[in-house]
Amino acid sequence: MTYGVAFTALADPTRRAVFERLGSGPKPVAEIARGMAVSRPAVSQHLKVLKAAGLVSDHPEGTRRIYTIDPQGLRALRDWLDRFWDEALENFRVEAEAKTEKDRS
Amino acid sequence: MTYGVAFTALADPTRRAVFERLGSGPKPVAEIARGMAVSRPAVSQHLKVLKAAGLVSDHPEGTRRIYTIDPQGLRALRDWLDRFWDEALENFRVEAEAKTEKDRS
DNA sequence: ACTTACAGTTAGATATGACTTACGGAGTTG
DNA sequence: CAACTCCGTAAGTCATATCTAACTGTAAGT
Repeated sequence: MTYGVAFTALADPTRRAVFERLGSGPKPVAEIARGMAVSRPAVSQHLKVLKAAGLVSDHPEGTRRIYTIDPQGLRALRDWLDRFWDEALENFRVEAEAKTEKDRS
Repeated sequence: MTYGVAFTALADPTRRAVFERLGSGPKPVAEIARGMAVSRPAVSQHLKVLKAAGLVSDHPEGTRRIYTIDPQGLRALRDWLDRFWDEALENFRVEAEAKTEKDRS
């Protein structure tokens, strides 16, 4: 059930952009917001959502807060995904077979 | 970039419920909507979004349309996820190391 | 042909969510 | 302690998405 917040969090393009910026390593808020289309407070709000989803974690460092990608949220997504992956392939295979069978008749 | 629509599609709880109902195999719309909190037209709208995201595919069967999970959309999500997975673990490891290092001092 | 079953579409109301501006708090430096 | 930096929060506005209700279209049965 916890994968729900993760999907919701990563649905917004701006929020995905925030998350993806952490792909190159931990960063303070100001550096994340640098050059983005939205204001810094907006980035803070997005980080709050990402944190609630377990996608990022933070720790203070002087007057700044350093944000890092958290495996926890990604793990939830990955587990959910795996539940459907094999099944999706199986469905696809059966579908394709039924189609070629039909073409033959 | 195509993983964006997939995330957006799976963000809505109702839409995820629709998608997950296809986990037990292909189904017509009426059967998907059976016992759900929303109306059948709502389910149709959700299926439309899921189809646009490449998460489901459909084919007519008499007066009914059978929907099936499509691996395509899941593939996009999986690829995106893998780009961050290893990195997240590495960041987490470094973070944990820095923490224990700090505790020792 | 008429009726019934099943599903997609449209229009409109409502709700949810993202953004900016302004402010407050916590830490650091002089 | 005063000024400065960095960041989170609150209030308010605006846009977008979801829902229901009514309608249309299509296929099958009588």
